[in-house]
Amino acid sequence: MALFEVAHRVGSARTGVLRLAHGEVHTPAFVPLASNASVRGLDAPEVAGLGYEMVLGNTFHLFITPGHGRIAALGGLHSFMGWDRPIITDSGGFQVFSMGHGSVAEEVKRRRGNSQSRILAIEEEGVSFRAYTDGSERFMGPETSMEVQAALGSDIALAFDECTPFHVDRDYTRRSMDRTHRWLHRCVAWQSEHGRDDQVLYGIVQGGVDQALRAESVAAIAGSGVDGIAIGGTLGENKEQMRQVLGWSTAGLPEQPPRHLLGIGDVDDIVHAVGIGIDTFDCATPTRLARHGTALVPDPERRWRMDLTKAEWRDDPRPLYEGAASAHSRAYLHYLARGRELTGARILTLHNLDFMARLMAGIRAAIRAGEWDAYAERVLAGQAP
RNA sequence: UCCGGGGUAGCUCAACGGCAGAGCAUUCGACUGUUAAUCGAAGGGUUGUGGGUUCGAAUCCCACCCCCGGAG
Repeated sequence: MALFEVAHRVGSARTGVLRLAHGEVHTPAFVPLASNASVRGLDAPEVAGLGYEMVLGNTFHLFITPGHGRIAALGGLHSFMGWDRPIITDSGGFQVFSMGHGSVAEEVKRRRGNSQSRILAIEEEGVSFRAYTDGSERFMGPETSMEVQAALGSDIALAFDECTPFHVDRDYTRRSMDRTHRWLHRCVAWQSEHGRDDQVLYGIVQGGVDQALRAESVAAIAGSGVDGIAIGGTLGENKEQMRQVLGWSTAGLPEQPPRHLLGIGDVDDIVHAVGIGIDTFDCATPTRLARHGTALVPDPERRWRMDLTKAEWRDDPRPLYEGAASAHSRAYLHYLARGRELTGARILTLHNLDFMARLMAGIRAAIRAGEWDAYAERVLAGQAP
């Protein structure tokens, strides 16, 4: 049976199903982050209860602690975290980037120098770095990443890549991309020699913000024999550039391999990306913003965000918005957020993930019904989900 | 009433003769393949009151007012 089946399409937007070892994932889908084998604040049954069919674990974090050997001995990542649905594991490539540059926003805005970099060396063989837990020197290369992901037993493994920074020249971007492609071939080779039958492999498109390099990377990934295609790298310094880069990164892609967009999660960005044929997304913001006191709301004027720590909500008895799953008042959520109550973080995490789940369900239904364009318009106008 | 300790930012406290600070709180900003229940910035002061010594006082001296503890 095919890994991915497109059921309906409207223009480039498509809805379908991914068939993985631990079950189906209906697309387009949002994939909550469970980097450290937990969706922060929730347990697996709660995440499943929100309707999610897949979560994203992180090779790098689980390699550092508690160690893939321990997880394997305990029956694998699914068993370890009590999640019996599909899991995609990120390869650790992005952590190399963030250890050197901080977050994507910090690097693009040059907010943080890399003077505190924990990267020791990025070489052909792989990356040497210091573990954040104990400062010990560690190494990860394509084979290490694949070994760890095989031990974890995720349904989808991602090839080890370098997330090319924004502030580098074209020459570095090319060398970085070429190295990522060589690493991909090593991942594919490892997979065919040692890989498990119940795990598929996605390659990651790089190429920075350069049209020719992106096109070259797309061709290299698509021609490598991987099961799916992920789009990575920093995508530019604003949404306009991100859309341009995304266009270059999807142009000429064959329909069949499923496409994952790494790290993108703003509502308008997801709507745009679905429109050009992306199938799955992962992003830290729904859960992170929740822990920082921000709720996702259908309000384009506020970038779909309501920062409940703001004084303006202190005495507001209204719910987050008409039709929100949670009936708690803004005043209560403000109070919880200001007090940094665990309860507040949990309520908002549940809310934000519910919001994203509804958005994706709405998107799937709209494409199925042939009403994608109208639905996209309604979402962008703040009338849905 | 006496003895001792103390009154400095909204709160808890530093500074003990030389530019009055911190933490928390407050307000604002940030967060897009999570080292993040995080990070950043700003506002906020007649140092209890009055006098004195000194080039210079939150700091030393005197008086008074409040608070805490002990004794009676």
